[in-house]
Amino acid sequence: MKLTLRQMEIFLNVVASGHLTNVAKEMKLSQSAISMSIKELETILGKPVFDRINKKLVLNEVGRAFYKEIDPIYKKLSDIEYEFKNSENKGIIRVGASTTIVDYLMPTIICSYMSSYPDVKITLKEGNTKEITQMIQEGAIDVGFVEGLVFEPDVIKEKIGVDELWVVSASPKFNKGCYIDELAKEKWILREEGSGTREVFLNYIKDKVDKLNIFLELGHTESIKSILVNRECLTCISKISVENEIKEGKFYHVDVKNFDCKRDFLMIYHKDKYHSTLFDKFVYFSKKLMLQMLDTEQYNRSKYIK
Amino acid sequence: MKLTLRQMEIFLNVVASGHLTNVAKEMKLSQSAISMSIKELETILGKPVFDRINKKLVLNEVGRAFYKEIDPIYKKLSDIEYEFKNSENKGIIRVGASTTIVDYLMPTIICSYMSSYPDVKITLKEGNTKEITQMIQEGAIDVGFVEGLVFEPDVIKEKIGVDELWVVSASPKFNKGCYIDELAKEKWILREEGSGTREVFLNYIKDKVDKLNIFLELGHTESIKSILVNRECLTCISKISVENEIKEGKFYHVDVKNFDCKRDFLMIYHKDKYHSTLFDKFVYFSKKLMLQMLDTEQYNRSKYIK
DNA sequence: ATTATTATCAATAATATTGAAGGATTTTCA
DNA sequence: TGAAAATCCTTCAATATTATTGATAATAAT
Repeated sequence: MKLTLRQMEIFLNVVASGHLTNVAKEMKLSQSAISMSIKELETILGKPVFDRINKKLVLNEVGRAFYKEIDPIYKKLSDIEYEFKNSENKGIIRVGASTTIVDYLMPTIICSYMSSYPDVKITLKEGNTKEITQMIQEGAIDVGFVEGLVFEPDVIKEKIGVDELWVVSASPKFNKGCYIDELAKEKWILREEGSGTREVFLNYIKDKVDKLNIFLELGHTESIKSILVNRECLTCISKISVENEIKEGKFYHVDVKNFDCKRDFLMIYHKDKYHSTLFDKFVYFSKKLMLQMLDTEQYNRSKYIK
Repeated sequence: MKLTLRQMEIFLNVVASGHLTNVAKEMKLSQSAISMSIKELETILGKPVFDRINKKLVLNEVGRAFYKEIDPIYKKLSDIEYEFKNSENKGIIRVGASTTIVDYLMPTIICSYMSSYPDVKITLKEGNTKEITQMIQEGAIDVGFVEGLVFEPDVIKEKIGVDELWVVSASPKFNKGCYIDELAKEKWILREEGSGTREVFLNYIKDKVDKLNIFLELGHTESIKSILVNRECLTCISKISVENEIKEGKFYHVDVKNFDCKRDFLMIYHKDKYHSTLFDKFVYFSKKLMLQMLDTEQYNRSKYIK
């Protein structure tokens, strides 16, 4: 036999009022229902919690300790139930994103979102497009942000922006118009094999460039940026990862003619995903912010308007 | 509609195992019972807590937060229930005692008891015999210790020892055999009017002494003792309140011939009191300890035996 | 005596659970 | 590969269990 919440509720009310009859009225139940519920509770515990002194039920030493334990817990449970029934903004959203997005977009989104919805917690996982997609399929994350293409049928994808790859350098030497094939024999630093950024770039130039002089391959964008500083090298990376440095004059966006290398940023989620208000709000919020951040021009303009 | 513990139990099991079928087996229920229970929980909360991804039920962002809140509380409730079902020694005993007992006997009893039963809490209330008896009648305390007489029919009384009143002084001047009437004109300090100790003493000597020279009345035994020190005064108080000081030689027990002033110490409780194991243990324990403390001779002997 | 209160019991209402049927998806194996 | 089997959840009506009622008795207070 196990205690029920109902029994606890009735018990607490009886403690509060001291009379079964009052409680019965308050709870719109018959007096015998209350009496039997209390008796059942005592049977389950194996001992009385009330002394029947005169017509009153007075907590005894056991009941008193029981009350002290149960009362705060019952209240807390009620609060939780109320919160979840009434609050739209309570939950834990698990987000997954691929490398570039994790590093350069997610921090802004998460900080901004959490300040608007303090009751929502977010956990962030990193992975490449394939891994993130699989997490969606397995239900390991609620929503994913990836660069690259997704074809799985049970995964819904929404284009949330365009990722632009820029040729970047720290040296002013390249800071004049030119064509991509003229740069082929310069020293290039690229991401490692398997990286989406690398693949897209190489695929894009394969018709125009015979052989690219790749002199260094690194696993992280930040590593590339560190090496790039003060050296006469070139790289091709996502514009969002170097925007700040270019603004500061640390790097140059090399003006390569006829170079327009783009790919989509996607938001993905499972087709069977239940769209809670919470989920929808997060999706709406992050899509909006993504678009702002990815369209720099529009983003800067909106700053002035504000 | 309200959530039930059962629904939470099933919910937690489903979260743990991920499959309704497993949970149904574990809980020895049909699988449809589990399904409907979860559905009911979701209806009550107003939103799903699981995403039905493939055949699995995967917690969604709402369910995850709900789980995080409910899980520890459910465990705690289970622990409490178990504790109260199985532990004999869990409770809060409310004890009332009259002045002398509160000051000189209860501290020892409570400390000693609590070291034997760490899960039991004790609250102590002070009052005169009449007040303590009334508290018993109203169920405001579980057990009382009083000096004096109790006649109420719904209060059970057990004699637990004899209170002896001693004539005490700090001056060696009185440290020789004498009769009470010879001391009547000395300076007496007594407790205030209404005090049991005072009434018993005055009633006891009323036939032997014409007029007692009461030069000071004080509300507390400890105040009397403070005044007594280094002064040529007398008082008549409970032996247990001055035993230590007499042992230390600070006060003398004046050897008054034919002076044998006693009254009973009583333990009282309500006739309808449910005797939980806890209650019985406390009663047994404190009776034993009281007897030891009140029979000084036996008490000291027992010290040596140990 | 009358009122107020709790306890108890059988009857009944409400709720939880079952068992069978169905749908959707994955696994098995020819 | 593709059809059959297995797995797993959902739904629904039937049933078992549990909670609640209404009437009645018992007890103490006014």
